[in-house]
Amino acid sequence: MLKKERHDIVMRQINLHNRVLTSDLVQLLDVSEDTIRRDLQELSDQNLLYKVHGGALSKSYHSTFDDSTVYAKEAKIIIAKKTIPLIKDGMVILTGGGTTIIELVKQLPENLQATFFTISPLVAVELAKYPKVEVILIGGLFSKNSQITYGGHVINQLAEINADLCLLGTSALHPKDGLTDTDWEINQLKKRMLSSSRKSAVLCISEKLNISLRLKVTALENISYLITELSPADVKLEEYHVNGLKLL
Amino acid sequence: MLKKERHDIVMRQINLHNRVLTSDLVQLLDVSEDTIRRDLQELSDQNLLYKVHGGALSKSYHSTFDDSTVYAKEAKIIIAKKTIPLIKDGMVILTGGGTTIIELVKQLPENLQATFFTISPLVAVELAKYPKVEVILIGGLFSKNSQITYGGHVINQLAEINADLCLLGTSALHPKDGLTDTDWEINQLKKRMLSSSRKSAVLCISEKLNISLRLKVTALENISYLITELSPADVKLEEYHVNGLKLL
DNA sequence: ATATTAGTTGCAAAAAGCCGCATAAACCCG
DNA sequence: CGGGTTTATGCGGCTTTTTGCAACTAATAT
Repeated sequence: MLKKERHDIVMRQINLHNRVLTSDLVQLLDVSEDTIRRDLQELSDQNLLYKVHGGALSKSYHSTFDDSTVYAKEAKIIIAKKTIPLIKDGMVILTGGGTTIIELVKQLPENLQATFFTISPLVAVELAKYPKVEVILIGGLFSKNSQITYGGHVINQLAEINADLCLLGTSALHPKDGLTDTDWEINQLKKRMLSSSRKSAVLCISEKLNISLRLKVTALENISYLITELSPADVKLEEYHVNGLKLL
Repeated sequence: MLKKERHDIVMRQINLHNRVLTSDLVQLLDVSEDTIRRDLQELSDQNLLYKVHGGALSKSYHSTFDDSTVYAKEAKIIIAKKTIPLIKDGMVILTGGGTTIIELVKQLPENLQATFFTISPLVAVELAKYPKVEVILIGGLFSKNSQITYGGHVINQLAEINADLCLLGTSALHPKDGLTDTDWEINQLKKRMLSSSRKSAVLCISEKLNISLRLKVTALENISYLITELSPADVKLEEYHVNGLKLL
């Protein structure tokens, strides 16, 4: 392995995850810690990354958005890791927005080969870091609150899509009322996304369970997978064991 | 074995694998290390590959991660400030992507009331911070390099838009050749953007002046405003005083 | 506060590279 | 054709780069 190649790989990791651990790189590149440290030192000298105890950070991750403030990040990472196995090479995937989905994207395998449709610009930017992933951003009116595109134009385009899997973050989930929301437009959007997709996965941190909002998107039965940070056997999930819904 | 033959073989290996090791080439070509080194040196002098300790890398593969810390930021802020007066309440504006445009967006007046169409997710996210601005993100294939949407779908949507002003960042500008570019798709895109808009402003840091790339987007005459960080009276801009083009 | 983990510095061995020189083949030209 | 010139290649010695190890220090965690 040439030194420059290692440097490139390190930079790729950094751009992908905004951070690298020395120990991870030792495994990944199969060289001694000293070599990794020297690599990081050199890249740092070239102002390409920010070296810290234990690894290094991206110099410019403020460009997209600051993820140190992501709420319940640990839980979201657990959810992301559980979701990965659902995603396989060759699939066509439709995603919504939100920090949970972004965490998921950051955990995707490096060489995933898939097509992603998304209504979230930030998700698109994250996805673009994967060389073999095709990203299609669905355009339309841009919502200032939820940072996704919405409105008739988006719905129309969604109608033309036939995805294998739809990944949704959640505002609220309830055993009886299913997936619910507060905003009429977003509600329409989610309905359309679900029907444009063969299967669907709802990513939901546990504190959003057992909440029900004004507008119903769909019943639990119409969701394929529910992914939380809890074990499927957890008592909090007891009421969610319904037909057709697989808990992860 | 002729030298030229060796060079060809080396280049084929490079294009195939993106890398070659000196030691591999010694075996493959059955010559001394010194000869291989001289070969690589010569090919490197001709800018055909990137020489490193231990071998060489493909020039295209060798990713240029550099200046993620926005390059020539000062100049870009000056340009942004000069551009602001062109933007008035009620206008419909079409923008491209790039760091110059993002700087511009950051300098917009807080209470601007306008409609923006953009092909850049990052610009959309920035624009969303202005409460009275309506943002429409034009969707389509997402380009990993330039971080904008492109392709037929984008062109089609642009065709339906009638904007007052089109704001473009620049890859290269030349007094004779006008606005030029290297990528065919991006080229088409810019052409379409210009014709979907009544007026157009090109934002261009001075070091990109007098450079001409392979593909022509449009002549200087078809641009309404050229905005650089220089004074309009600067000698470097002498050749840009043409009919219909206003320097700022 | 102490154990653990990460980092630093200096050193040595191996690998790669560089420089000058010698040789031989190819070329040039009257 | 023949002498001078250029070009291509390999060799030997010397330098630089890269890497891992060991001893020691600094930072972090329990």
